[in-house]
Amino acid sequence: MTTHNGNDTDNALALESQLCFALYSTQLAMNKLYRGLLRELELTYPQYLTMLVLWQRDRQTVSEIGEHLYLDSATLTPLLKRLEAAGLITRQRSRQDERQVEIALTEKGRSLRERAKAVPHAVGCAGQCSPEEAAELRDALHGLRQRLDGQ
Amino acid sequence: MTTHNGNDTDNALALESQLCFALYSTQLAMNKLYRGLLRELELTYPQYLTMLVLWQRDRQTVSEIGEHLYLDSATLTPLLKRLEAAGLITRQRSRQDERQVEIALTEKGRSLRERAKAVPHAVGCAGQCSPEEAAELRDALHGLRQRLDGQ
DNA sequence: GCAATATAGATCGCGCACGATTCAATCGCT
DNA sequence: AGCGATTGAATCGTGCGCGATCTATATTGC
Repeated sequence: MTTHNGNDTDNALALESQLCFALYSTQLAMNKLYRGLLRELELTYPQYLTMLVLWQRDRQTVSEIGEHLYLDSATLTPLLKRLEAAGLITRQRSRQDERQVEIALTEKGRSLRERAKAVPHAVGCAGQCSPEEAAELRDALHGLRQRLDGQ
Repeated sequence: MTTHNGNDTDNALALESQLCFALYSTQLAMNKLYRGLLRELELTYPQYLTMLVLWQRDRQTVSEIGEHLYLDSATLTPLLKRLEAAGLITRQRSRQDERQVEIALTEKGRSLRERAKAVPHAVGCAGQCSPEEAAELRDALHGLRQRLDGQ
């Protein structure tokens, strides 16, 4: 195996034994898969997630989107500017509260949803997960994330 | 729930239903946790993973490290230069094959291991996972990653 | 023995993430 | 009404990831 002395502390520092590395490397692999699938939509993976949020509910402020994605404005502002430059969304200051910026889909942004519908199925095939297996893993991860967020 | 029409394709595009988003957001949360734990070691999370690889076996080439971490030279070269600047490793061209660069720990790099031993336990506490639960999730993720890499 | 090819690593450019800071708008309190 | 505190977004700096390209060295084929 990875060590010869059987010391627990040593094993704990072994790369392959760590949950965090499994998470890290699987996320990289998933990201790579999405890169290929999203190329024809001309979206990056975080941009795709942002579009998912807006397809579920149009017209949200930057911080509302951030609450869904667990991202803050330092990440979202430049990303949203790129989506705006691509003609998928509009950004405009709210009249009620000038501190807020409202993000809304354009017609082009709404119509992209049709083309995006093929993506989840393609991912499911690539991961070769049954829906049940995927749901179980998803729920375990959401649980872990909540415990980590609580720290 | 997330939609009102019960259409499967619509549900498939719902953010929270997606395994990929669970993976993405949990990895971000894990990264954030490590940021705090690794601050006193003055390591980023990918730098810590690289040190784990070298603590397991000293003297590896850039591409050998990359095979363990699933990263290529575009990512590793600058990261290794930063570890070199921090005095934790040395980088030198192999004499047998001048194309290769051998990475070796310095004394400082080796001694950092002692201080790093506390990290896995702290992560386990934060995640509130039993070892069994963590191992199960880890193995499920490794399995998924292998299927994704096969694509 | 030498040109064609393959390999290892470095470099470049772009797009996240995010801590820290800044700035304007709004809120809360007296 | 006035003013300090809070909030929402933008900005800045650093460090990944990685596709694409480049360079130097090594290997192969003839």
